[in-house]
Amino acid sequence: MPIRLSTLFLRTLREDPSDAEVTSHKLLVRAGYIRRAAPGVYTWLPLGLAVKAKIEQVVREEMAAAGAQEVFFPALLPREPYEATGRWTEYGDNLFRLQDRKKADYLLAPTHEEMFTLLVKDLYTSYKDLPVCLYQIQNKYRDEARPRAGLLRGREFVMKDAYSFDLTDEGLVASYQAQRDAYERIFTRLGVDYVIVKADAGAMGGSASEEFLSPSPIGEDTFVRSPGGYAANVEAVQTVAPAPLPIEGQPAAVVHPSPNTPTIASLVDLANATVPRADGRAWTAADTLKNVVLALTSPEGKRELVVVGLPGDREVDAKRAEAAFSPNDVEPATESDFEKNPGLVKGYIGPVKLDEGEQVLGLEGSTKIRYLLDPRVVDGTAWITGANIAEKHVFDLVKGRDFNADGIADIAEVRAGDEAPDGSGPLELARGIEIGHVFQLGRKYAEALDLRVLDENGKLQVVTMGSYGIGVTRLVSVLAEANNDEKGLIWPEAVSPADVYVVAAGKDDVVYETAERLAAELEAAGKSVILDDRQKVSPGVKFGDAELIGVPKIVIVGRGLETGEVDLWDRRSGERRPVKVESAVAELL
RNA sequence: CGGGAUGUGGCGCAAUUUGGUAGCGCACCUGUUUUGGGUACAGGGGGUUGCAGGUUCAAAUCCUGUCAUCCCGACCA
Repeated sequence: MPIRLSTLFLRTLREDPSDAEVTSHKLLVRAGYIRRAAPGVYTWLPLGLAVKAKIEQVVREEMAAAGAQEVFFPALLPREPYEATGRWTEYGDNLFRLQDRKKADYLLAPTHEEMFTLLVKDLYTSYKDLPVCLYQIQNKYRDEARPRAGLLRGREFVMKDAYSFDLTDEGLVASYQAQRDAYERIFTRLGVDYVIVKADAGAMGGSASEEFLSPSPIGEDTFVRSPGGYAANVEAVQTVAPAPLPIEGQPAAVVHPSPNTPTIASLVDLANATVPRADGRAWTAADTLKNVVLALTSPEGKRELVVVGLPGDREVDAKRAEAAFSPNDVEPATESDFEKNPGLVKGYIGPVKLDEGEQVLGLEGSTKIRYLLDPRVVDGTAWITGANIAEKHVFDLVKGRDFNADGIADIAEVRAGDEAPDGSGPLELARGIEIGHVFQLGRKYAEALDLRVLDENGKLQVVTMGSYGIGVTRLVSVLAEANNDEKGLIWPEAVSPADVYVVAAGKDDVVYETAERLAAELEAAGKSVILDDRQKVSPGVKFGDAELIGVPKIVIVGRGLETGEVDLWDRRSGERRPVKVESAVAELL
């Protein structure tokens, strides 16, 4: 049966909702696909549900093709499994927690690693049962601090999450590849533009991780890509270390007074005014070594200071720092941190006190504070940096000769024009929306929840896992965002709420009878149809709604009937062409 | 959590500066009209102005508090 607009539960709006900022959000509300129920929580109307179902269908087909089997967990879960993996507390305020009448703790699942792991543990005990890949399409709940852009970041959303279970690392790689291939097919079929970027794997304790990002200016993730095909999340970009320089022949380090140089810029100005370079070029911020003090807080609440030295023309990228020091929280050191560490001379922090031959920073230094360096600070490079004495800086301090560090911290900002790690050219920065994530989890959850199977030698082996997510409801907004014009939505055929939209434009009975017949024939031929059979509604309103709702193929049944014709209207191109009524169905198949 | 803004019929807004008892458009209902680009006319229903106090003869409007929502940032497997 066609969907009839005369009875469809739908009210289109002429004006944008005032709480919507991005196009997809405005259009999905105006065209009657979704309604806001609470911040970040949406009600699905019939048209929206149809689009969501189309996406889910594509996902199901490709999951089946990849050998994954569908299950369905509750969204309401007990506390215990999440306690076992530490996530009851680690998840923090983003977890929706509640209690039953007996005051027992429950949560609304933000993700289901624990439950899948326990389910496999519940039923399987032999290597012969592996590999196995399970998935579900389920509501997830995260109490986001700031939901935004309609469906783009909700507190309740639908996610397809799949988990693979293998005995061996090679098996995991194969399972991972199968899911990754399935994702490529899914996004291609849905008509979503995407790039696969290397992602930071640290946060969840796994190894390989890649994100599927749909490039979009409203995206919340920043990624980089090069002309040669390199693509990565900014957190995952590895800075290329230059080749070391010879230490012999470098001028000796000298301490110079540098009063009133609170910023790198003022330091550079002073250096150029008072200590001109021997080679005649001017000092720049890139010649300075900035020592940033960070405070790390471990999940157990232990606080540790660390100093990171990086070129003065670069800022610390907070996201890269969080990723690099995960699972610790990272924040700038506070006044009280400095008070507790008088060895750090604020504003003039440096790795050594040159005159006294004292190593200041580093686990071996007088402060015992871990000292890490940006990868660009290689042996033989000379720097202007703090003398660790108030109002003094040291010039020509050479790495490998005058100072060393405990390790590397690659947390400086990535800038457009930086070289790609694989040498494939200069990087450009772009924004994207994360629509999928594939992840080799490894044995973290299996170990925490004791998922082990007997191998062929009768020995217990910990299973290795992968997790694979697709944001189903987020895809609705991504598709809406990428497919619209000033008139409304324009769905790709694969996700359109119907295959054909038939408009009965006129008042004569024959118009409605013909439209009904056409709709019935299309349905008989396997096409889903939305039929605008509203009488007493003017053609202008019907055309406007047709454009707003965004089915890509529209048929207008109206005045053309005088010559036995209907108009085929392509929503995307705007082109209309008359065809004979009898050939209309064939044209639309 | 920091910064900014906003709360008035279902939706979008006005009236707030200068207190006088709430109005417009859309949507909805009835009738006539119109039917290939949001027809026209007439009639109609619907709001204790986010909430709680206070000032006043009188509060959407002034004061205090509070709650909520949106935007930017922080945060975000």
